[in-house]
Amino acid sequence: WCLRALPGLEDVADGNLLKLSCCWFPRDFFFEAAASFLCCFCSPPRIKDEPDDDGFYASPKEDSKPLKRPREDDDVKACFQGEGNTVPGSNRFFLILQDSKAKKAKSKDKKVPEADKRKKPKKEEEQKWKWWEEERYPEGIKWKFLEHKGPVFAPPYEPLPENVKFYYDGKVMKLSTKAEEVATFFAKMLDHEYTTKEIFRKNFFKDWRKEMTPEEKSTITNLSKCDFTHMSQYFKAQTEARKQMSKEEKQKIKDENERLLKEYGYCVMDNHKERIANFKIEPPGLFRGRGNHPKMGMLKRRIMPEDIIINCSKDSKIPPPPPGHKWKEVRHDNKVTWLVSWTENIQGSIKYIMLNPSSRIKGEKDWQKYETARRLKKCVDKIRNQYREDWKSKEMKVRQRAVALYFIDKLALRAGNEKEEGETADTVGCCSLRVEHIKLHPELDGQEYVVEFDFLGKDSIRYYNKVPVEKRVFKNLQLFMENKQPEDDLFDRLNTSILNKHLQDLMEGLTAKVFRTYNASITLQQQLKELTNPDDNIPAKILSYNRANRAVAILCNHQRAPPKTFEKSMMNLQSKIDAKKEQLADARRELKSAKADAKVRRDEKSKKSVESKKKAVQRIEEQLMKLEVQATDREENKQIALSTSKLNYLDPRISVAWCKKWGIPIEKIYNKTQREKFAWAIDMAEEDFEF
DNA sequence: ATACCCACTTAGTAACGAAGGC
DNA sequence: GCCTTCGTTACTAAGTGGGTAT
Repeated sequence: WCLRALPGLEDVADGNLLKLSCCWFPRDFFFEAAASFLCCFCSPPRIKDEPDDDGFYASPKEDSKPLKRPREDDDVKACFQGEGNTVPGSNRFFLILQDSKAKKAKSKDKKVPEADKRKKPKKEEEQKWKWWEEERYPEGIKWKFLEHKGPVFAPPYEPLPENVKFYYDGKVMKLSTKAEEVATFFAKMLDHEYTTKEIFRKNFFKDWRKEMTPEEKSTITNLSKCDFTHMSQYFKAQTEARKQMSKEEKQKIKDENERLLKEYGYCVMDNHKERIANFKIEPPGLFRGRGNHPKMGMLKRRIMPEDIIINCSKDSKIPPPPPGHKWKEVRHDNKVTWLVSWTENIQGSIKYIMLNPSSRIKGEKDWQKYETARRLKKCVDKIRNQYREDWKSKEMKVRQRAVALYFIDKLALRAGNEKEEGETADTVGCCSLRVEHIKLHPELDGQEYVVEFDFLGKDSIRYYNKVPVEKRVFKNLQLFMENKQPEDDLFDRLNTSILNKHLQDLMEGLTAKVFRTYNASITLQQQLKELTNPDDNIPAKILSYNRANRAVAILCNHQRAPPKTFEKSMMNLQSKIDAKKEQLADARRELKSAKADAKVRRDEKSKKSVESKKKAVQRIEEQLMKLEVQATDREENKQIALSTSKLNYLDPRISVAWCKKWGIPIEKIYNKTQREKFAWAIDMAEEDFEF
């Protein structure tokens, strides 16, 4: 697959090809460059596991080459300067070749000591591919080569054992396989509150009946007469049994999952092995949706190979459909990033299999997103002045646009696309706000011109906020609400498309959501500056970081349900703190007596004892502080989710720079997954990075 | 102008599993 | 060694926004 991925190599004569595992490589190419690009693969098992009998792998000459290809070479670097720098016609491969040739010339005679190259962790570190140091593709082209194994389908339905019964109207009833499968979906949810909801039950029953045989259909006419409890108990027992499994059995399952991941969890995109985010097809089940969803309880049907569109390179090994099946379509569209797609039956929307956030294709986009936000920083003052002017416009449309933009900017509201009624839960964003969602208070709690927002946003998360606004905004809102019903649109002359078209005129690439990114990132940067106390120790600094992060999460209204065990775990922590306090008091007492003792005795031994007691006190003090910090952090975090903003809104370079500046290990801020996603930022941001 | 389709990002929660306490 | 706790990962719903057809 590597060779096929390399444009411009078709003319290589057979005699110059080398076979590696199942692939052919041009001999020169391999020796000169293969090592340097293959080492970019996360795990090159074929190379390691199946050394070819050509003996190249063991060749001391090749072995002594540095695995990492140098990045500093000018010829390479020159091609990678700046954002959006694309060099049509050139390609990554040739850069790799050039690069490694240049390196070879320089280091031809240098032998790397045997011990060095076997250092495992270092090697793995070096294997990471730095895509951010390479040129970008021209706009629109997402890849040149793509090969993958296709999706993993949900396991087929396994009928219940004979002794697990379903009862209708008090009588045992044997269900057909299809009807039984859908019944099990319901049975598994029995403990959830929503199985009691009218809409859920109605939708479920309607869809379930579609799966029944005519006989079942005529018998089962009332959901309330259905008794799933036995089935439910059976599943609970199964869960319990799974928990009780022996180590070996659990290991077996783990191994199988790993095998699946290894085989289907990766693809090859342009010379690099990349992790796939979701290679498993969503299994059938009952749709829940969030909030008050009109379609809750509907049957999410099983996806078959015949539903699946495969996207890959023409010249790649096309994944075969499961035996006896066909794909819906195989296409070769390199203007999109997805590998597999299908249409889902609840909303009729398309679902995709795409790459992991650590992949080049996602990372580049992410990076670009923050660069756009940074461009906004440069012109945000101008834009703000502009919309303030527009509040006075004689055109209604312009005024509405300006007020909406003010909300988006000031409150970090989402754009608010219209949605089809009856298809989704009733939620709104800025442009789709209705009169009923705001209240105007000329005066409230000693403040003038307060707007009270109360509406359900994305995921039916409530947005509640009382905001003092400028008089002009207030007067405009009064105007917009005149002669309207509560259910009428607040901004009746505005939608996201109009707004975004306007934004596009103000700055290239500007859309409503850029404001969220910009305001989130700038808030983090400013809060970090404000909150970080240079004299604090590391845990205290991290608390400051979390507080800065929290300010952003609050701005973006990222909420979470308080963890079920919150109160309990808080109490546990408090008792730990109390215990630590006592311990500290004890240690202090001991120190005091040791001091007194030393004063009397004046010998080395007692002096030493004082020292060690002092240290002990210090240690305990530190531990106590750590616990207290933890408690504060947790309390303040009760209903706020930090992860969303961290993952999607905060330019990672701000955090990386902050870590570097204060000597905080990056691991304290980003876990492993996050470090993988933000590898580009961790690598490139210096202490002095300014958003 | 509007509806609709498509691709891609953003979102919260459930399930899982490692670490730490008893 | 078992149990609890808590962070991580998997999952998939629900947004945004661009493009195109009507």
